[in-house]
Amino acid sequence: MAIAKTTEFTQQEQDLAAFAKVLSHPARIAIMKVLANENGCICGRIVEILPLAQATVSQHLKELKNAGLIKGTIEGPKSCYCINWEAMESFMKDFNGMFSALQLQKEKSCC
Amino acid sequence: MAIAKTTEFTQQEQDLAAFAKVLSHPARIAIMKVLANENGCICGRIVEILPLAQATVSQHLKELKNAGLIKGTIEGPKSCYCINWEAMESFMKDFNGMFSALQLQKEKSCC
DNA sequence: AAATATTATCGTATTTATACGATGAATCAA
DNA sequence: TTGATTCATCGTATAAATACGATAATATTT
Repeated sequence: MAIAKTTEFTQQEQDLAAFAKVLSHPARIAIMKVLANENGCICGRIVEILPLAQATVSQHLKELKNAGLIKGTIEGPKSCYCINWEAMESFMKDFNGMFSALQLQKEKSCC
Repeated sequence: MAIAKTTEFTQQEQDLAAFAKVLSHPARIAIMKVLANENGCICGRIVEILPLAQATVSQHLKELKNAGLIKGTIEGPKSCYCINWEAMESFMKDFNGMFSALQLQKEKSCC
C-alpha cells in the first residue's frame, strides 16, 4: 500500500484483519486441511498434494506459523507442522465475536 | 502473484479464501462496524469516521459489495450501503464449517 | 439552468503478496 | 567422510493491493 494507514485502526480491527489475511489464500486453507487430515504432521506431503513448488509451500507455512495458526519443529531433513489448536480456537472465537457484535445491530438495517 | 495458481484449488478453498480476503483489511472491518452501528445506512459518515480519503473508502466499499458482504443503492448525491445479512450469515456458516471439519481431526495432532 | 453536494471512477505511485529456481543448512545413511 | 534427503532462505520477477488527488457522474437545491 502507498502509505501505512493500517495502524490508525483499533487493535481489534488489526488483529481480526491479520487473522483473515492468513486465511485469505486458498493454498493456506488447503495446507490447514492437509495438516489436519494427514496423520503425523506430514511435511513434504504438502508439496506432493498442492500444485505449488517446495519453496512456495515453505513460504506459506512460514506465514501460517508467524500468525500463530500452526506450530512446528524442524529437525534437519524433517519438519513437523501441526495446527495450533489453542490459537485457532481463540482466533475463531474472536472472529465469531465480531460477527455477533455486528448482528446485535441487525434490526437497524434499512436496505 | 507471479502465476495464477489459485485456480488449481478447490472451489470451496477459493470461496473461503475470497471471504477471508475481503475481511483481511482493518478498514473493511471498520466499515462493516460503521454500517452495522450507524442507523440508516450512512454513506459519507464512513469517510468522516475512518482515517482514509473518500476515494479509498469508496474503493473498499466496492470490494465489500463485489464480494457480496454488503449491498447498496446509489441515488445521485447519496448512497445507501447496508450489510447483506443473508450473505454474511452464509459466509460465516461456511467459514465455521471449515473450522469444524478441521477440528474433527484434532486428535491426530502430534505436536 | 446553474450551483451544490455526494459518490464513483480514473490515473498513478508505492507497497505487499505470490511464485519459483537456486542455493544453503541440517540430519541421516552408506 | 560422502552422498542423499528434506526443508528454509535468498534473490528476483510479476501481479495484486492500497492509497489518494483529480475528475466525472448524478441528483438535489436554488
